[in-house]
Amino acid sequence: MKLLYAEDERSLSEAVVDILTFHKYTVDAVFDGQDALDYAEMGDYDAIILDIMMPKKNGLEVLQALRAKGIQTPVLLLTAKSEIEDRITGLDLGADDYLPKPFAMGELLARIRAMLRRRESFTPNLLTLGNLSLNQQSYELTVGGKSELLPKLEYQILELLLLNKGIFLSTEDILVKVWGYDTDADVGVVWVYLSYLRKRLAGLGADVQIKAKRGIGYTLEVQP
Amino acid sequence: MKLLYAEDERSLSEAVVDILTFHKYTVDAVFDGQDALDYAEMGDYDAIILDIMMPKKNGLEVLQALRAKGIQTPVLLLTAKSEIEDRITGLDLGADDYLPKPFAMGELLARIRAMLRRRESFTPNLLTLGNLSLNQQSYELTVGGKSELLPKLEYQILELLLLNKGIFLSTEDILVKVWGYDTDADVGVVWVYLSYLRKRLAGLGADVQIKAKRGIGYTLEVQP
DNA sequence: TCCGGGATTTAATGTTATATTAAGGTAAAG
DNA sequence: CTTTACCTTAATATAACATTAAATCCCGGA
Repeated sequence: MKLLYAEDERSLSEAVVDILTFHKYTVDAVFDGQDALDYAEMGDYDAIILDIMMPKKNGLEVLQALRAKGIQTPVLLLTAKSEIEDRITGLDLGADDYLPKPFAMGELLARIRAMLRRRESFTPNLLTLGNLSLNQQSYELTVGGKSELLPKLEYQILELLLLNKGIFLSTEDILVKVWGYDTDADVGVVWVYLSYLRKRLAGLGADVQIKAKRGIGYTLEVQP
Repeated sequence: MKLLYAEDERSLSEAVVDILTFHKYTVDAVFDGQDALDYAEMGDYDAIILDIMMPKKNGLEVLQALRAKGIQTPVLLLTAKSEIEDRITGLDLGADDYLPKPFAMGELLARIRAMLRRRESFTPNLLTLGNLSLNQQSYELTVGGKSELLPKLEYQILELLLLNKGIFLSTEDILVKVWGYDTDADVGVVWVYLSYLRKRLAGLGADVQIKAKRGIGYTLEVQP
């Protein structure tokens, strides 16, 4: 577990880092708000601990900037001022928890654990082959950095092919699985969608192709 | 974290226990109200999940008996009946939360976490994404400094979307979760409320949008 | 009890992504 | 060389979605 800890008071920082390290966390320590922001954007941390009072940018500003950039890493705010105002503001800005100073190390550890636990539940369901991956929850097809949200039928066909790697599926197979057993659609429509998919894969620069075998069917093939 | 789970439908129980176990909870499963009560009195659980419809004693009776004995363990009620009556009764009897069946595992996990968190600290129960936060206790939606108290249906839809970040929910999903599986309302009403929510989010200057994908559903998306 | 106003639903109308159709091409098998 | 399975594109149709306004419900106060 990798944490970012932003705290300008050196002696406190040192002590906390020691203890966190002892508890098997990997910790990066920074000492002002600007560094905190830069580090947070770069490294992928499992959680971020932000002091509110810091030079250059305060913790709330850092938090706001992070959320504005869509970075959803859990954040625990620390502050010496136990005033309710900060607390409200922090939580409104998207902090996950809040701990007033001075705090006991046990309490800090408990909050970090709680925060990490809370986030663990997202497990995207990905189908991958070659350099492409298909998210079964978001319907997103990703190749390299680029993503596209697939229309339903394209998604269903691609999913079907990915679930049957190495197996040839006939147009009838695809028609039945995607359009349903009792459809009256023509096989031509399958060809149309395979064509769309091929164009899309090429456009994204995928190293995966839809390979056809006359009279047998289709399968995905990774390019060398 | 140790949970007690009372549910008479074996296949559901088994599945839920598996997932909870996977998420590091220790789970005791019982299959009727009497057992639920006996176990709850003995073991010290961090939370109890009670189905309402159960043999011997129903969930509401178990809850009432527990509170009568001064046992304050947090209780989450489950029920197939989407009727408001049960909800009121349950909350009056001292339930901490309520989840109508059928539910997504993500929702159940979120509610359990919320319940546990509520006990361990007085952190308000906030769902956040981008620059918005939704208070699950007060129904307040906050963006920047501004807050608005949401009408019930708008609140429920937004909560549902926030509990299912990254997942597309179809209009039918939303209809079933919010209006109940036995509603005779038309999907049009979902569109209307999504429209209201969009207008409200825009009015508050949220950087979160409700994104629609034809034939698939809706999800929240943070603007860059 | 009736009334007023917010909450919810219905209805009517507009918009557009995407599913389907149609038609004209290519190339593999025999 | 012919057949036919396969491929692609473009035009069209359709149902899903979006918005607004008007109608109805429902609840608390007078």
